[in-house]
Amino acid sequence: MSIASDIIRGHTDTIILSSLREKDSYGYEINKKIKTASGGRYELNEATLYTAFKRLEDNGCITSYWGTEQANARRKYYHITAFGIDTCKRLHTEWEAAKKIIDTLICTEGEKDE
Amino acid sequence: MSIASDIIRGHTDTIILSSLREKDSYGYEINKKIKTASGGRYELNEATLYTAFKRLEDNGCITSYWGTEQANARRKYYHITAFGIDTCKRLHTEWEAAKKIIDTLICTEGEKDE
DNA sequence: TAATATACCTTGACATTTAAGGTATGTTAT
DNA sequence: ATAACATACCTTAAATGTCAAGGTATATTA
Repeated sequence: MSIASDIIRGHTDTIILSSLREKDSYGYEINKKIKTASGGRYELNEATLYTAFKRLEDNGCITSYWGTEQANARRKYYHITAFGIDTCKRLHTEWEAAKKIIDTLICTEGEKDE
Repeated sequence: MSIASDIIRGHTDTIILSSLREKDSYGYEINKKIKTASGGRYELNEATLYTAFKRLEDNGCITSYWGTEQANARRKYYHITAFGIDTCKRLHTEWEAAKKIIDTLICTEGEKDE
């Protein structure tokens, strides 16, 4: 993984919720999607992924149900709740604000002598 | 603090190093600067700040020396090393990359029904 | 002399991530 | 047949970083 995970840390929930806003999905698929969307530069550690699902289900952001496909192993699907959508919107707003602050704090004049 | 600290988490070192690229400084001053630069929306917890100084000194990014001022309490100044500057540049590059990835992953079409 | 600002530091609890391991099914190549 | 691989889920112990809460000390101001 080429991106420092500490930078992505704190966005795990937002990334998962954003993905689920498009459609119901399951862990393996979401992680593949993240890998593809990031051009192969990032994917969630499985333990991180399943920990996040548990956290999000516990706090009411998502619900889950078992898929009925015959293909491959069984899939556990996740569905975003109304509360989850609100949470996702809030996290997105916070991200936009944080982005500005971080840019202000780390884009210094010192960067010029590069 | 109005910004979720989990979002800023992972940028503590970059923020401190960026500040030190401008000039040698000390904990209290750096934190005030962060607060001002962020429009009062963010400041580091003191424990986080001093933990970061220790971490950065341990891994060779900064060095420290005691100030000789008479005013107020004694100050411990930090100076960024050549390795620290390289690290800062690398972290900055990683931030730019991570920003794009996160924007890709959380700016979905689902956002439109807001 | 009390309050406030400056300035440093430590400790224990907490949340999240991770490496490493496990289970099971279906497909493909040998 | 069977080995290898992709799909798909899950758990545990350890590591890391942050935070609330506590502490010490100096200089200024009310």
